[in-house]
Amino acid sequence: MTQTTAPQNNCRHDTQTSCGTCRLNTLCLPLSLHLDDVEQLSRIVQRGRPLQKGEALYRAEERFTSLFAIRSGAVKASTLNEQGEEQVTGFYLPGELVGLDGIAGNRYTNTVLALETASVCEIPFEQVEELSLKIPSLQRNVFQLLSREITQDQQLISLLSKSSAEERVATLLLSLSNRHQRRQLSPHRYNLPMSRTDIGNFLGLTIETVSRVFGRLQQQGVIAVNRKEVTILQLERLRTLASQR
Amino acid sequence: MTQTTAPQNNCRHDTQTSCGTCRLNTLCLPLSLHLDDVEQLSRIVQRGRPLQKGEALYRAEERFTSLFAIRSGAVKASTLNEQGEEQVTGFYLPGELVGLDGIAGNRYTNTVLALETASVCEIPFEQVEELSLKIPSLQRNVFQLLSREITQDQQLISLLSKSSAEERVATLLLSLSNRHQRRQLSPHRYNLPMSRTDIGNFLGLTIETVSRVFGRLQQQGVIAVNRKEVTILQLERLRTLASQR
DNA sequence: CGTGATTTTGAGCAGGATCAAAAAGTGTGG
DNA sequence: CCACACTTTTTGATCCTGCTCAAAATCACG
Repeated sequence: MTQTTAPQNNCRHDTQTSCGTCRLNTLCLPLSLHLDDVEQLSRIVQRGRPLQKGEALYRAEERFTSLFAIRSGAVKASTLNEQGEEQVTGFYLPGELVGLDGIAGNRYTNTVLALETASVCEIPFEQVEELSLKIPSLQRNVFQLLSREITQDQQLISLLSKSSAEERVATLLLSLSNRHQRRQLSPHRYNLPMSRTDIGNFLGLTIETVSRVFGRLQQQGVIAVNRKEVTILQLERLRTLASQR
Repeated sequence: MTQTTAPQNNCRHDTQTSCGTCRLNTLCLPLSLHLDDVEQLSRIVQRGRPLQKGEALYRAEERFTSLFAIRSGAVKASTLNEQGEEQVTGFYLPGELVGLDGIAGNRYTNTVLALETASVCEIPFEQVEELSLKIPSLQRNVFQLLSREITQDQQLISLLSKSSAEERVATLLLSLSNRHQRRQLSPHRYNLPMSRTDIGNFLGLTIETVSRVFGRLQQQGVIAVNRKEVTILQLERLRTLASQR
């Protein structure tokens, strides 16, 4: 892993030296770019030292400079509302991008914290803009990435607006499962990188309710939760629970 | 108004003939472009016949082709969740853009319906992309527009996740007030273009609750509601209610 | 007017919040 | 390695906001 080797360029895994050889490149910003375009993109991507658990990648109100691609580990993004309460707006796993919220006002509106040791690729946005003028498919990628964030946020809006505690938890568990599968990992068994508090905050529930729902799902044999480790025993059943009044 | 005159080019008001002279151009896509760039943008913008109340601008699943700027009237955007329930994701007023959700998957995810007679400017996205390659500040505008939609959705997420019925309603009333003010209209008195059902759906409340909150706010002398007409009597008080646990 | 849609009002209920405390896990220093 | 302090999670009891169901009132419009 680059994070364990010397300070080097980013978007690398093990002996990989560029986005071109990063095994996340089919999920990440380079998605569907031509080889030589990936090469150009790769040149502007910067390495960052790995973040320790609890460390901030950036904080709300800081000047916006870069997008960040998660390469390993996991982070959470959250905003502060007027009353100073935290609202978790998302969890981000390897291959996913954070920082898009900063483009609008040239300042980040979210704070992004590492939920566990995490390594990221920093992508200075000014250079993305410049490069996007020259590489139409990169411009399109950025447009699409932004748009996808919008549709995802709108799905969350619907979840918060319409669903019961059970549906919310089931939906989150499924989302994590799907995102693991995309990375060729088991969709049946994974670790929750976030605390119950974070889950509750994200889903608009108290931690007590989250805990009780986990208990109920376990009792019904749908999942097995042991501390942070989740095993999905009845995936189909969970799907039903997730999309059900 | 153009909508009452003959079929003509769009982004016009009365005798105006282009984005360059549209009085919404400081709110809309042309925002902060140079004059000649606005001229170029103006050339790709298309007129559409006005929509009648209830008519669709586009529907979910349709192929994505264009963004639309609201020029007059009001529209609502909504998605359908797995259970086929509607989730209103936003209300859009003159100077605001819809269609951004379609970029990600080349299909719209929302359906946009006119809440009252509305005229819109159609902006074919492929041409926006082409033009954005030539006009860096246009590219930036589009990036920022998309990002702003993200931060707005995230504010709604926080509202739905943390706030009481009263705060939600107060926040919506304030948001509408602010958006009227941006257009040099009175922030103290305006018409609600949407039904109580739409408000409830948007805010994650039942119509009964919306009605009761309106009643309470009126009783407290904060607002006066008469049918669709809202008068804000104590703006400061409403602000307090909106950002309060 | 009269019919159907929308909004308001009322009564009762319930899902999830709150408050409180126990249990389990985590980390630190001796 | 264990004792102790602290944090996180679980469990229990009670409460309350907003939902549900039902009906009345008001509005829109032919």
